[in-house]
Amino acid sequence: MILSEKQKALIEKIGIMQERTGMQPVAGRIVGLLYVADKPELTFDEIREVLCISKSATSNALNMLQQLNRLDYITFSGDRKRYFRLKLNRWRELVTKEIDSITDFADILQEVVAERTSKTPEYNQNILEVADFLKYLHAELPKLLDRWENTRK
Amino acid sequence: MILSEKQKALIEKIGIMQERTGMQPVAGRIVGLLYVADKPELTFDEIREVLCISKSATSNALNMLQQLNRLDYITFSGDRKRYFRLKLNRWRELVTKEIDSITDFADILQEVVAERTSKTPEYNQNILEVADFLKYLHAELPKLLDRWENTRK
DNA sequence: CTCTTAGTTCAAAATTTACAGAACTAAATT
DNA sequence: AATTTAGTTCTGTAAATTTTGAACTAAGAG
Repeated sequence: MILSEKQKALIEKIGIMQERTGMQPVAGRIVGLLYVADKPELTFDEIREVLCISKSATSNALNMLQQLNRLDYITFSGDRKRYFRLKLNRWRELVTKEIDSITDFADILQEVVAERTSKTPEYNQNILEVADFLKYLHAELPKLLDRWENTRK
Repeated sequence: MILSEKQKALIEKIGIMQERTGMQPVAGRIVGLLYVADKPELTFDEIREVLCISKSATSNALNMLQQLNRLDYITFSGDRKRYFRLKLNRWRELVTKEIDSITDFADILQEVVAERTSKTPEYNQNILEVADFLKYLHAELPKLLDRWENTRK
């Protein structure tokens, strides 16, 4: 597999965006590669070769991305290779998971206010305001996703 | 200043959440401390002492947090100390900035599809779908913020 | 004018993380 | 049975990040 300069540039760009979500550079580039490659499914060795990375880095990153539900692979009988692909059709589940994690911070903020001195009512109120908005987001975002689905029909 | 065990635990919890957004441990703990401390404003040295960190780490983290618009400080005449505090009342601006950055990824995805082979229409369509949802989010989230503001009146 | 205070800057140490390389496993092929 | 293939796991190391400590600045106090 040979990549154009433009493809290489996009892989790096996507890679850096993914890094910002907390994944390591190699994993980010793998995601980028799967976005831009002409084939939607790539083998372990294709990935390893075009990205010039070691087998261990490839293996670790692929497994981690599967843990995160970003990837899976398909197989073909009579062929031992795995064909890795982005789980693009399942991105709604990732969105839902992100939405759910919003409550984590809201909960901590409420815990904070419960623990705080009552001598700073304005400050406490500010914190509760943030928590309230987060809860609102958590409740409303699924509806927003639904509404978007409806605009597509 | 003396902190309860509960407060210490909350600082670490908040710290770790902040780390996930890409800040260093010390900066995360400072944010946590300002959330839980009995006084909403703390001096450089109060922060340094309760968190047991060096002056340089304190200085760097405080300046970085100000860059990120998470903190500012107030002063009092006849007192050279700075009293650092969370910019809690300005969190809407941070939210707005986050919303704006959503388009970055949407734009890259459109660039990706423009560059992709046309031989994988279904795959390309999936990518465009994600991009479309991101654009939708970008357009709708400010309205959601407005609606939330209205529920508070 | 010297000393203290509040904070900054810079170099070096410590820690963490990412990655490569080699040895390994398990299945398939010869 | 030996070899090849596809991928994993483990250990060491290079690189990046975070933090410290010490020297420094600038302003106010004595």
